[in-house]
Amino acid sequence: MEPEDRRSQLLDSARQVFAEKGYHRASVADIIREAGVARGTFYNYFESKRAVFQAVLEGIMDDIWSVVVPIDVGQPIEAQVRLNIARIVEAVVDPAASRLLLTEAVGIDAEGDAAVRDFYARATDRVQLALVRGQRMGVVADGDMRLVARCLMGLVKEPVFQGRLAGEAPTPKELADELFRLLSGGLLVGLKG
Amino acid sequence: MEPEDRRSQLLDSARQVFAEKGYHRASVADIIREAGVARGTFYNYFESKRAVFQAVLEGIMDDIWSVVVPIDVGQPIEAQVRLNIARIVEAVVDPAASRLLLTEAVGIDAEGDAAVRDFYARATDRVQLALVRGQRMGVVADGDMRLVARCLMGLVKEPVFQGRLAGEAPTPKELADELFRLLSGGLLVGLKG
Amino acid sequence: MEPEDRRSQLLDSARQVFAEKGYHRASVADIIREAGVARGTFYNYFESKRAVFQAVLEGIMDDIWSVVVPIDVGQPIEAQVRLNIARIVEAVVDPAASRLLLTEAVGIDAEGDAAVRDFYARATDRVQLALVRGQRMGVVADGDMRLVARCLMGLVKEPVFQGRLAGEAPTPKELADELFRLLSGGLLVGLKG
Amino acid sequence: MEPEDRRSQLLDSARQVFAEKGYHRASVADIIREAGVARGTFYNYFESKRAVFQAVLEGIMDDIWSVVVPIDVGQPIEAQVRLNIARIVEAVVDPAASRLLLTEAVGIDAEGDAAVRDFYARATDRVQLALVRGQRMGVVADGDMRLVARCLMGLVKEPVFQGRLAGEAPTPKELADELFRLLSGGLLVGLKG
DNA sequence: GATGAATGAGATTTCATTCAT
DNA sequence: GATGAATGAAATCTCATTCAT
Repeated sequence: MEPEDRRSQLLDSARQVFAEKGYHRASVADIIREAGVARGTFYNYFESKRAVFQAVLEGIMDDIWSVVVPIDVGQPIEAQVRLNIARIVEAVVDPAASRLLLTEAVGIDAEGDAAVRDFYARATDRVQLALVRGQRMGVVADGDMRLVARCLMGLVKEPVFQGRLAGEAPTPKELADELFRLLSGGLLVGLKG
Repeated sequence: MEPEDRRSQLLDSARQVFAEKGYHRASVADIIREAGVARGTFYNYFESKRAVFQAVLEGIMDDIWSVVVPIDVGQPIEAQVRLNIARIVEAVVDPAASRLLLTEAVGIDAEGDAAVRDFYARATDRVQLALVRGQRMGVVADGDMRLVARCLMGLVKEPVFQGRLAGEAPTPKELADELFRLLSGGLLVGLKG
Repeated sequence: MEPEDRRSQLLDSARQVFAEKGYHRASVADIIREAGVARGTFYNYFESKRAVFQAVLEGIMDDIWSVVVPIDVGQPIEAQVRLNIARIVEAVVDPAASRLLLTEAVGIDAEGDAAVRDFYARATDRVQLALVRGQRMGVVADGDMRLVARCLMGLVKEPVFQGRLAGEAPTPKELADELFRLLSGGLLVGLKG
Repeated sequence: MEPEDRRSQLLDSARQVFAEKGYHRASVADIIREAGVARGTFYNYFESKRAVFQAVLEGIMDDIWSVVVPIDVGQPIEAQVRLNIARIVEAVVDPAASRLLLTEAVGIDAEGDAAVRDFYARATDRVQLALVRGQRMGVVADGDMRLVARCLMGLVKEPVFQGRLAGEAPTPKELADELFRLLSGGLLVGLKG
């Protein structure tokens, strides 16, 4: 098997295992069992359990961002915003892997925390950038956009997280509608104009 | 030392250690070193590491709720809402301990997860109740109040959590103001009346 | 309470606890809970867990021997032998305490083993003495009486022990009758034919 | 080293250590020191200390039964019975391991007790079966064969056990001869006279 | 004499990582 | 590149015993 394929295969297995059990309860044994390879093979492709987790984390981030479509000012804005919200929610809710990871990542070790820090720093940057762009379009209200960016992430994360815990995850549509309602009243202005 | 005092002392030490390191990186050795007692003493007061964590969790929940003051309809409402937001933020932001725990608790074991589930179920109930009460007062807009309750918790948790990660925690006032602004535009209506 | 009474009380509690759980699964905590005294009090009366176990062991031995009635040559012998067998069986079968102890005592520690060794040495001496006396009366056959003494003890111990394990303890009468039959007639017949 | 070999080696080491110290005084540390492997290696082959003990127990049972030769009715019976007694005694007396274990096994934990119960249940069944067969051959006297089976086991176990304790273990031949004498003629004589 | 909080050595078990084949 | 047996540091938990009050 090509090295790249092997790596992908391990990454997929790891993603699935981490999604099922979370970082701490997942073991390297779980991952290699899932992938059907020997222990040593795992360490040929990843330096450590933490390293593969970090790689999984990056994959998730890519997946989430890949669904976002830049706003086109030539088109009706509300529909585009609704669409992006719905797609982000869908990506985050995706049972495949992207779930507990968002809350599981802290407390691994110094470098692990750094990875998480990095993950959130980049995410915040991107959201903040989108908000500022929105302000220039006159679609986003005033405020500390860095703080607002973090609030927005919580707004999405928490209902998904708690829904999972309680076994009553919201459907992407429900959540997206609710979020839009919340946001359009207070954060988003002038959409009609 | 009186048993009750010793228990409190151990609880405090545990809270501090968990706050610093999170559940998994904290060891019982850390806790007893912090408390200055022998290993066995710890197990005279708590059945296990998980048990003390659960006790810490409950203490935090009590702390958070104890700061909330019920809305008095005879008084100006906006000020009271602002005050409650500020106090909750302050409690959650409290450097003493109440912080990472909110994101650290998942993935310990089945019973640990149950404790977290319970924690959030009760919290959601209380927030939802407050929202419904607010609707009756004409202060809270329409929507799925269970979902909204969870959104609200995320709105508070996430900026605090990411602020901690990034080493730039928002001041309670900053965050409370921002939250109020977000909420008063979209969620809270008719405050002027 | 008089020191002697306290000691007796602790001894009784210990005997009961050891009987229920065996030496290793019984804890000092169990004994003092049963006796309703404080930990320190226990150590005022016994040097250690092993010491109290040793004392219990001696009590059991006394109980067992106290039921044996010396053979009176002026009376019919068979009846007396039957009676002694029955009484010993009864004492050993006694649910009060004398049970598992016989098999539980080994492997505690060097001194504990010495106590058990002593226990059995004395028991063997007494049985052997009785056998030799029996030979003088012409009632006991030839053989290595030390070895025979041990065989006899096994003959009584094992059915009781295994009966307990299997939850189908023989009644004293059943066992005594069977033993008498075995001893008086032998098990193997007609081999010469 | 091949897994099977390693497992055997660990089993041997465990058997020796348990034989020397008994279950409770033996530690996993003792076993791995004896085997010359690392702690983790032990747990690659056995789930727990109790699991390895159970495996040792089963090995002993196999060893003991493997020496018994079925009686051939075409041959002189006495010699065959003598031989079987001698071989069983030899197996039980075997300094390698098969010794204390028989009395050490009770009181470990619920599952351990179950294992011992099972061990004795099977042993009793086999002895009982042999006795009944002997009755059909006209070689074994009347009686409750289940009870007798247990008595027989005690007859062998106890002299070996006490001999070990006292440091004067009987030779297999001595014991076998004495047992044969007891079984073939009985101990008590001339009572009727 | 009685109390019971405190002790700490020692036991079992886990699992990420290594490295000879 | 793949394998998987071996490693051992580190963690949790137990419980007989002590000793100040």
